[in-house]
Amino acid sequence: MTMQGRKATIYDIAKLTGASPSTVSAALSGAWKARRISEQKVELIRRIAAEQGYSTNMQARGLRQAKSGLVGMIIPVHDNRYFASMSQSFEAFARDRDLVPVIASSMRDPMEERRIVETLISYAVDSIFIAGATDPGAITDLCAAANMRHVFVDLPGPGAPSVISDNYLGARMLTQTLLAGVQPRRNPARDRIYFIGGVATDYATARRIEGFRDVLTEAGLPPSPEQIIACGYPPKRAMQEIAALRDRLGDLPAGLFVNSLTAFEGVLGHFVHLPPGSFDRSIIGCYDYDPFAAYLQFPVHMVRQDSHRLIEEAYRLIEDPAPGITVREVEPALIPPRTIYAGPFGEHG
Amino acid sequence: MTMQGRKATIYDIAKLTGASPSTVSAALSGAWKARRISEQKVELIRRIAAEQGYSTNMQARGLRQAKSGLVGMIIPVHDNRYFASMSQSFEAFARDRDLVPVIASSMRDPMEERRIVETLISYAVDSIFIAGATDPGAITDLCAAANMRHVFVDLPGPGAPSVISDNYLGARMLTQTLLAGVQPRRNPARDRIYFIGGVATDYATARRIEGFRDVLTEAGLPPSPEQIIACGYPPKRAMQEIAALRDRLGDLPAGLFVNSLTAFEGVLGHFVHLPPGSFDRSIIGCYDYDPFAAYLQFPVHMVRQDSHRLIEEAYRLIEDPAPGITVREVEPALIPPRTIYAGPFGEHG
DNA sequence: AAAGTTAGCACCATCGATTGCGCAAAACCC
DNA sequence: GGGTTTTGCGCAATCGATGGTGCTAACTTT
Repeated sequence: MTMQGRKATIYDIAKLTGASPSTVSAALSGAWKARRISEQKVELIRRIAAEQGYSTNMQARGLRQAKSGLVGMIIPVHDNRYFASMSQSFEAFARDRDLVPVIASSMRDPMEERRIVETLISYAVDSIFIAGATDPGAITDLCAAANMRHVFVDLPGPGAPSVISDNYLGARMLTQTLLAGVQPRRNPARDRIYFIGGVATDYATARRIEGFRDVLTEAGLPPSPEQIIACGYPPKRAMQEIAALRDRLGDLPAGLFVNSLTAFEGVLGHFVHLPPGSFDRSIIGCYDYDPFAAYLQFPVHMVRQDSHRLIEEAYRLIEDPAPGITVREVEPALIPPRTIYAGPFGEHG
Repeated sequence: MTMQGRKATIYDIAKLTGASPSTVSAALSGAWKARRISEQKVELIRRIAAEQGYSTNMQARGLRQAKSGLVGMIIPVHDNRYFASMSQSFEAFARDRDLVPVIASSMRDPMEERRIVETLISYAVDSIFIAGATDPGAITDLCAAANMRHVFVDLPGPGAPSVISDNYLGARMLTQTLLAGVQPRRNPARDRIYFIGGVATDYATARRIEGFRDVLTEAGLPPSPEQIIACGYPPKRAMQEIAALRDRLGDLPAGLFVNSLTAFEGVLGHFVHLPPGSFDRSIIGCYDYDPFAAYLQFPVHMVRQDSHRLIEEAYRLIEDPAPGITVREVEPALIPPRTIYAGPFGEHG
């Protein structure tokens, strides 16, 4: 690696090898067979290029080929087990395809989401994966105008293929488990199972509420509106709401369906102040899985969404788009309390 | 947005407005004042460009300007609270600077790490942040050859500025806390505090072991080699090792210094099989923080590394490089058991 | 009114890699 | 040996945005 100021280009290599730039390009890009470059020359060029520490300028290649070798993904936040493991899978599949992943977080802000889509389009990414879209319509419009392939994950969009978790099924499973475990206490209000967290207008939350409601209704215990507290994702709100609920009931409810890990953090923030044993007569479930949450003071039933499969299916849909607009559902799994699950990467879940 | 097949370019806008491409470029890139383009024309161009859904082709701009507007970061894994929150901060700071973050995970594989650095160089990223480098020397070599600014985070590198957590201090604090909390049981072996997890040759682990060792030595209890079990990061190994340890001792040790969240997952995986109450006479600490881990069956003392400050300092070092090679240390904080910490983004920790 | 300024913009080369086309030399064919 | 095919490679245009240079018309100055 002779190091001058600037990076070597195919023109430098051309001079050094006595070949033309186009020959160098072909030799190094792999197109040399089609261009009938002799293997000898290719060897020479490769050797010199390696010596010079040459590497393709992807901006130039991208400009010429009108694509970049990048794949974009938007997630609400990095700092969340569910989305983080989605990132991990997204990257693994990208690597398999020799693509470079660009992952940005929208903080669940529709404006930010649109800005990111525009940015990704500017960079001519191959395709865009949008997880937890807050404004799928706007995204599809932007992408359509730029002729950009995209797929929605976790929350469906009307104008593009989507891969989502079977939230209805997951909610049913979790609710059934809770229902089977409640300990009746003769107090009708306290005997109820409460649903907390999420945004009622979000597709995922709506489906989960449906599942929750249906199971309870089928059991002859149709939930009152008061039982469904969709107070958003931030822990803080959930903490306040659970405190308020406990105030109202005079105790914890018999069952609690927590709709996200972040809401669960908030619930825990409240539980911290309760004496031990406070939870013995309540059964807790959480939609989404965290290995540590699985081993708290009290048993927690969790639903693990298969983010790996979600991403896998999303790549499938992007790569050979079915006619029409597909929505594919992936089944989540119920994880019993005190279970450590090892994910697809061995190290994490 | 009139949608044809292809995206609009400055040439299209030029035709539509009767201006020249260079005028369009100047108008849209903000350089129009310096180029004395009339405000009128700029308005017109802006309007038409918006109508056409124009957006700058960043590959072309990048090629011309020899930079891309991207910043790269390498982390070991996404799916880890510590690194995920680093990603979140990295992205936030990038956004402040109008840069697009590209975050890739190396899976702690030196080869992969180098491949990623080469890729990022190919894309002409502005600078590269490397967290948890496994082969910092090779990275610095690659970057030097390409004249690429880079900074090491979390683990220092010899050839570039580094920002690291004060692992020695953190380990001292945690060890002291554990030491203060051990309940002597008259069995010398069981009364010891054990260190588990991490790789002894890793810089961070080495420093923590130093801190651990020093505190114990100062207390007149110098640790035997057997007390330090640096069995790597994957949960599985930690699970086996803790099981073996318990076999050897006939019980859990009086204190346990767990060196990472992933190792802690493994430890938990073993604890799952123990009867409740097994932990009452042990005191547990973990280097790294997780809100759920903070609220387990038993109290856990945790060390929270300030990933936000780490990244902030790293940007500082990249942006005005001090003469010579700087290593900056950021203090971690001790988080008492049962504490929910709200991070810089409100939603997570 | 001639000379000098300035405003407002267009022209064109350039960044590095790719690719359609063409051309000379070598190899092959009858 | 003349014609045909194949081999091996170079030439030059191209992708879209940028920026140095220059040119014209309007305006100012003396």
